[in-house]
Amino acid sequence: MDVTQSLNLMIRKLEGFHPLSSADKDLLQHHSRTIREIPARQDIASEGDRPDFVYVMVSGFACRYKLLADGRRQIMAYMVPGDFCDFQVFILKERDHGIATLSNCKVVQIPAESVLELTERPAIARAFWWATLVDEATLREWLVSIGQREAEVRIAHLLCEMLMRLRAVGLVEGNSYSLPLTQADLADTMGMTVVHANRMLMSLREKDLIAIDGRQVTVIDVRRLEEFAGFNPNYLHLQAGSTPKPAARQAGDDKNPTLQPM
Amino acid sequence: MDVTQSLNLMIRKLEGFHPLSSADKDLLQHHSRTIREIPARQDIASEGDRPDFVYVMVSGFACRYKLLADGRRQIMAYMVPGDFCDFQVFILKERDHGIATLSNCKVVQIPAESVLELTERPAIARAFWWATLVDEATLREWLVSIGQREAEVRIAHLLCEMLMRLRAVGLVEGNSYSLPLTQADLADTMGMTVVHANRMLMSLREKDLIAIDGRQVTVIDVRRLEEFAGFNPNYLHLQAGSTPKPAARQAGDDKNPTLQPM
DNA sequence: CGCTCAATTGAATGAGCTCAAATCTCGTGG
DNA sequence: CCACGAGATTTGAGCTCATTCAATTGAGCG
Repeated sequence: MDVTQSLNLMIRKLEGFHPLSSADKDLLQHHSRTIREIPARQDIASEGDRPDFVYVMVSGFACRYKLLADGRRQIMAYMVPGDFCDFQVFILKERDHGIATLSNCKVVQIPAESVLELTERPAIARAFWWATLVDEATLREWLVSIGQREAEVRIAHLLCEMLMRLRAVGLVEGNSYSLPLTQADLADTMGMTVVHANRMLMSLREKDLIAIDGRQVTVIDVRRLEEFAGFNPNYLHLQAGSTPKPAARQAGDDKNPTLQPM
Repeated sequence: MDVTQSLNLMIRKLEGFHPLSSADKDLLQHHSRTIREIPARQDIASEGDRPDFVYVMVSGFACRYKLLADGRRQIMAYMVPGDFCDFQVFILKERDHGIATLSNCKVVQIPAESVLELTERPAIARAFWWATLVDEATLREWLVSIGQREAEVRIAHLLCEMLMRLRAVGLVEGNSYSLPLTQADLADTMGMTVVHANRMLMSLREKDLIAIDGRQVTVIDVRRLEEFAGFNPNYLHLQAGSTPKPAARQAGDDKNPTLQPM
């Protein structure tokens, strides 16, 4: 995985909203030198940590999550290549949630001070802010899903979302993408039991809406799946018609041999 | 309701994060001249609108919501005095959700261009960004609630949250506050049926955790309610010890005679 | 004083949960 | 190369929380 290329992914994403000058872009590149590799199923940042860094995904899948006292877990977001992990840095003495890898990941690590310096530039500040707003819009749609949609539809909706998001970063080939989640992860995302998640997934397969082979998800009929899910991609705020040239590789970039996927 | 005072509420909130110069504050005041009064149960901004304005709550309660094709509604946030309604302005050609009043409201209306101008100043831009992040943190906690907590606990948690948020803007007296919601609103917020919301509310009353008189909620034993709800206020990012002097009036500021409350 | 909308209550149904066990996959050690 | 073990998926059965449908009560307005 080429780091420069992945950074371009992030910058391209930001530029989708607001044009950046070469100086701005150079500054972003300059502050993005530190790369970290993190194995699957490990915290990038834990609840309770002092948030000293912002992370940008280069490869792999990560998630934002909270644990309750009784051990239940809610996953609140997935982060895929090109995504910022979080900007909590600016408000918290202590993180109110954890960020963990789902597959092996590479991330760019940017110190808090660098982010502060970057936000001195209005164009960059606005681009960051925009990225935050898109995250929030996605979060809202998840709330709608969990609050109102029934279990099977909810999963279908998520699979539609991931199709669009991964396509936007060149990680979809022929309506097929790598989704390195266990069914337990999926269940904790959707606010349901593993058992129920499994049955709903089964049902979607029986309906011939999707196929699953290992960690690879194939959407058999995009239109029908979107119809079934009541999916409207407006909340993702992807630029219309910005189908990027094939970039990078699959999301589950690195080998991840001990994890048995869906 | 004194407009200047309410603006101070907003500015005080922003300053809680990041100090603002007098020039910054003057600029904020300058762009906040237009006040709108909106009756209860009416859209401030509708899904599909072009987002030309940002609104700041002066008095009353409003909510952010989405409607599904089958008519179901999910309320995704409550906005109380001092809160921004949204910054969608910067990413959307078209709003992806509606904002509606729950009680009669007064709001400051700020044109998009003004917000752009304001964000030229790094301190203001960061303060706005911070406000966005706090909204997002609250949204995350709601997702956790709907995804993981059982119905009764979920409602208790919300009542704890409103107690803290309203206390922060001086709208709580003796653990009692005005919550101008119908049980149907509450149900659509919590992702449950009106019938079930009613029964859970009943159960909380039978447990002597809360009392409800009209639209007035009284928390009988804060510690016990928080314990029951598993409430941890960290996600609200309120400044420790910033108990403001009694400001403004009750949230349901204006008379709202046609609405029968909980 | 009747109308409308909100709150409350009852009864039957159902989506999703719990508990439990079987099967499958894949990496590891012998 | 094969057997084993850990973790993931799949399946079954019974139960419960929450829903649906329906009706009643209550409050405030015209």
